[in-house]
Amino acid sequence: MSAEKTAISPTRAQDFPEWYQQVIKAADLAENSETRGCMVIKPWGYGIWELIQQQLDRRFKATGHQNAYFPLLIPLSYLEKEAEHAEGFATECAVVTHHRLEAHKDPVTGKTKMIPAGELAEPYVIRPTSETIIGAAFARWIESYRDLPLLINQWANVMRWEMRPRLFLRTAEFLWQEGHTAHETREEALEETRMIHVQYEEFLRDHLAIPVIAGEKTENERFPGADMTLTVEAMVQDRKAIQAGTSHYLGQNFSKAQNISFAGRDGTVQHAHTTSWGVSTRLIGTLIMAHSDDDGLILPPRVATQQIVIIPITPKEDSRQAVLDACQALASTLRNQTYAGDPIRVHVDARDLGGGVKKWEWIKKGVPIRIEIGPRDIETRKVCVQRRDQALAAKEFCDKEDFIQRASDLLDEIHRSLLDKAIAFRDASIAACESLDDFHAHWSSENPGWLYTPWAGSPEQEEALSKQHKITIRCLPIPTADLPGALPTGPGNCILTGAATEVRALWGRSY
RNA sequence: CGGGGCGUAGCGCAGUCUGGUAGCGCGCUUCGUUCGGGACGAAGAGGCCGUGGGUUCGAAUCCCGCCGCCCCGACCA
Repeated sequence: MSAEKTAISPTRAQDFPEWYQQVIKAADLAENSETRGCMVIKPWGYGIWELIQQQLDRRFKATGHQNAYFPLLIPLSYLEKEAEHAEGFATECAVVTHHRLEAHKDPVTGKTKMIPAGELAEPYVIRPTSETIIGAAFARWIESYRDLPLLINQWANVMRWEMRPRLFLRTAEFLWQEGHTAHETREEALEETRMIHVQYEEFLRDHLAIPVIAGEKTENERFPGADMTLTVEAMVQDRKAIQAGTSHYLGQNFSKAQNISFAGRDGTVQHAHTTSWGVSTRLIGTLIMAHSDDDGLILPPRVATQQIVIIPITPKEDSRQAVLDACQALASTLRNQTYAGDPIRVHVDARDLGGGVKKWEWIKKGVPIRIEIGPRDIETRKVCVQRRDQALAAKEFCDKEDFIQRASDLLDEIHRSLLDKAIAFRDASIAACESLDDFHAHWSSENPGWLYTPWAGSPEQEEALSKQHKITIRCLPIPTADLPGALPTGPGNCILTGAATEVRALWGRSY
């Protein structure tokens, strides 16, 4: 066995972007489709999304939200109502201009061509996000303060005509949830925005094993039309940042533009305060880049399509059926156990293939626990346990009954080990600096990580520095942000202007 | 939208300069030997060489148009 051989080539160190593509391919998560910029999400990848959906959805319901569904196509005029919002999305909107096709037969070649016909008087935009069309519904639905708060979420696809698509991280069409809420007061809406922000932070940490820095976006980086944008920023293994989830306080910008108004407690007509918030299939890209290694995907247990895969080892024909039966029996027993509130997901790989082939396939697919059972194990009442988060050669033969008892704890242990590893990596990759010279010097290295600095510059000054080093302010961490302990806190002097400031900014390169 | 590269079997590629009508590796199918492990042997299936036109006795190969994809940049709530 050659120690250097990795299942994925190139390795992370050799070519990180290509490694990422290869991990997706090897794990059979998704592929590029015939449609430009769009992906086909394959069962192993879609299973992850379904789990993310289920688990987030429970959190949304538990915090009082209801699901609904709004149209894919938005009348163009809706997008013209809020100027800043419209401009923010203008360059990436797909537009539907016709509603019929007519078949034309080429007299020479005999081939049939379908020609768009029936031009629409008013074009539709394929939703890049649904603030406008949901806002229009809210305007109809809300009459009195008694109708508030209105707490709606939709699971949907959206389309943004991106210049450079990348599987999961940035595709033209992607799946997401978008929450839209309307409130009586600014304070309530801000509270909602912050509450969801915390939900996202917890979800990333407790379900995806990804530590995030929670913070606020600067004016430059805000959602078009928002008064405040909160973000959770994740670091992946090339030390770049990924904006993993955002929640926006939209003030009265949309309610005034779309007339979402209500009769207040004092009898006056008032405009609602609205919010919107979302996470997308980008979370899958984030978790791939955060956890996987040179042998492929590593799935955090809670969102693993299968959590335990049992591989029957059948060296002799006469014991073959006994081994298969034992595997199925163990699977049934394990499925009656729960982990994190859900039945454990167990798969028996009974395909007629070599054991090694199967083993490598599940390694590349990132299954948290692999179990092997052979004739010898049946006699000794043991199972061979292998963990995806540990070295490939690491095996533990445990008593079968013990394993059944411990399975849930073991999954939890794997979650924690992934989280701890990600925290250690992130914390080691965030530096602090107080001077402009140090700031400039920081960005010369290949994978510079993030930089935490006192900041009091203007939006123009922020943009200039960002352009110079191809970085952005990822966020201004909020007081409760889970920052590495070693970082300085409290007042400092802005690295650019020298002005005394309480504000500290987190800078980094991003996806 | 600028700059570069590429479209040949499911995947990865050679063949293109120097036209003579398609090959390699992996994968797939069957059989056999193996197998607590990504094994090996034999046989086999699979391609109008992106597309439309042109040159030629003859085009994957030369010429022109079109389409698509990838990388770098610009852009990216």
